[in-house]
Amino acid sequence: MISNADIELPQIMARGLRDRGIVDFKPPQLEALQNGLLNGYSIVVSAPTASGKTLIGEMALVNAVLKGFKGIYTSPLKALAYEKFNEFKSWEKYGIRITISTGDYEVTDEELARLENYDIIVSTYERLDSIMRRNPVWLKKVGTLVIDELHMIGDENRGHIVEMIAIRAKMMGVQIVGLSATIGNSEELARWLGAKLVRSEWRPVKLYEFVTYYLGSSKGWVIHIPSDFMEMDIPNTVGDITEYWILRAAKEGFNVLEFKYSRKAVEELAAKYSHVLCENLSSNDREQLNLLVTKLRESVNDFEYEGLSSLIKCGAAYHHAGLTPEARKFVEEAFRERLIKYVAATPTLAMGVNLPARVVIINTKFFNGRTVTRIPILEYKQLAGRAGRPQYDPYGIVIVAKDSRTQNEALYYVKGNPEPVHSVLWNGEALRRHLLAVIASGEANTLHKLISFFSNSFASLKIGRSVIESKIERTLTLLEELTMISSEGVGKKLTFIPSKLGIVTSRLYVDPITSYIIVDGLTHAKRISEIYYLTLVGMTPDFSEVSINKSVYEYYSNFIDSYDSYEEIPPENLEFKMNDPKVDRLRGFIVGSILRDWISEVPEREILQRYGIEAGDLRVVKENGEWLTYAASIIARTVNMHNHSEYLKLLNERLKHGIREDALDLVKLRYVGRVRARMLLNHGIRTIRDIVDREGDVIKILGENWGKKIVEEARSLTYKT
DNA sequence: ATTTCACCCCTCTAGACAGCATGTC
DNA sequence: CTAGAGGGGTGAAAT
Repeated sequence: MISNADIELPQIMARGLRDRGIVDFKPPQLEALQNGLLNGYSIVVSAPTASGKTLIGEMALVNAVLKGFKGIYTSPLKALAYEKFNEFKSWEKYGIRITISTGDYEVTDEELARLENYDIIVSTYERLDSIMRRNPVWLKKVGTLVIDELHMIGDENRGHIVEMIAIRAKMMGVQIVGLSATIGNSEELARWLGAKLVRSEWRPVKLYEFVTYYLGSSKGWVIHIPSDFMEMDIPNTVGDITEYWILRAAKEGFNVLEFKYSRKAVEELAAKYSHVLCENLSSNDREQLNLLVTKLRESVNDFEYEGLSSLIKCGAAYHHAGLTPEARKFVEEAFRERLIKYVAATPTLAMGVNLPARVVIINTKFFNGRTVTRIPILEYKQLAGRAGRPQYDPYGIVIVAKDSRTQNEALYYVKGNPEPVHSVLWNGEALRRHLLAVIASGEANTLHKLISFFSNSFASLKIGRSVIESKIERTLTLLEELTMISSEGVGKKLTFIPSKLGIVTSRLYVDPITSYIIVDGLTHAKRISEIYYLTLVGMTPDFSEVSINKSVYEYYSNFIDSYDSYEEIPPENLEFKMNDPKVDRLRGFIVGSILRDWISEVPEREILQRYGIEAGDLRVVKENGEWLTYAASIIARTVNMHNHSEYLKLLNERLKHGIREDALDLVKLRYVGRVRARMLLNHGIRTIRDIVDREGDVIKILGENWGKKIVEEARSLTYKT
């Protein structure tokens, strides 16, 4: 039995918790239970990182299952979803069936049917939104929805997805368990959801916030040591605050995490302090790190190895989204094992997996496109929450605002309250996507019903009804112009009917304007080519921004005007402009060029150099290209442009592997990607059949090791067919 | 004659989710 | 209002 629980737990749950070694509940967990978590009451928990929020959600889910319902857990990141999925698996031995659904798996009818067989479904926000739009029958069986990182509802880019999920859950009348960071208006959020609020400041490890500020290169940093901090040997001023903690970390065997909002800066920090570390490593550390570097060689590509190996050899590393997921994982893993003592990171690290360190140093200033701003308190708290590893560290230390110049600048984060979060459903582009989704799914089809649907939104607590009505009406007009919907009847009987294109658009999960741009671009094309298609998908609002440095940008901006004379590219979209139509087109042309290089088998290193991007960025461009060429192919088919559709499908296949058309057959084999496929093709081996027939040649070309493996693969594949 | 150095000006700046089937009278 | 580091160029001083 859980020692401090004054609430009776279902037997299976009690057993499961005990098996996991949970002997007592943490304060927020207890409070959630006391507020009726197991009686189906909706609850919003507002508490710091690592205060045991996940378990609250987990108990609610298991409880729902034990009562015969389904439970859904949803999170902002795939990585987080996988992490929770693996954690929740411990309930499988009690007969609870757990599964995961993210963009890595299809939302086919079969997938939807498959999900029916599970009790707990783990998903990302977008995937859950996508599923809810399809309204599978089993949705009625859902009793509990856990929304992790509920404060994301205020996120400019993705908050509207969270809001839509919550609106639907509210309308379904299910128990909602919202797990949120500490925010300024948690009462408001809870009230909106009809939930009880559990607010807690409790942390598993004591946190000491060191107010620190910089007085310039000659005077260094001033440190205000919290009065209740027990160690007396910390100086009041220090020449380099990061260096100070790194030296202690190397000696005492803990680790240090520094956050800064710039990739370049983060790389520079890692380089700078790797030298400091290198001179202070124990021989044991040195040995282990050398071993680690040989492992690095096998885990990441050449250019990332070049960037990281000299740092890791000294026990330092950087971490940002320019790294491939493999490299990021490697750094995280080594840091967790405390082989790497110091990591300088952009906020990726704080958003994603749980990776605490005893000392967290926070830089708070960043450039927002116009001026220098400071991160919100909410974000500071998220970063600070990473200080202190439960079990390993006696306490956590946060160096508050290393880059502040005065005490007050730093104090702002210690004394201030986290900002409130606001709905983003009504600003900008979100509404048109969701309005279409609601109409396409049949959730509502008259003006009256639509207004009543969206009056459940978080925003409607603040926005007047007339504003909502007029926004909805304006957006409906836009959707009609985009031919996503049509209307019938007048006045009260005015009904909206989704077009075929509208239904497909909603299901593909793209912006209606993306869909429109694709149809428009394909309709008006004269001489169509690879670059035309790729630029077209690159121009759509769904293709995420890529940061391109100025010189590359200028080069292409000069190039684009002369380009049309030998290969046509899509014109600027003037009707439904997103930002600046010229800029959209140029951006499309640049990502289109990147994608074309990729499927022309230009070596990866050369692509990165040519466009001044990093391996992780190329990955993102590639993924966007894959998703949107697929979407475009389906869109083309629904408007009966079958030739375009076929060609886009082909491009989609080529993008997956980064190959020319002639390699499509070969890359079906495991262990064969763009490079080996080309090596084989250069020797006239064109098909899987050829590989089987010319085993000797294959081994000569690829070497004994890989050659044999690949011939084996080819054999097993030809036998099957 | 060559190297060094102080100084100015310019440039640059976080992240990551989504699809996957099929057209008939 | 609110940054800070690095790179490159320039011109003058130092060697």
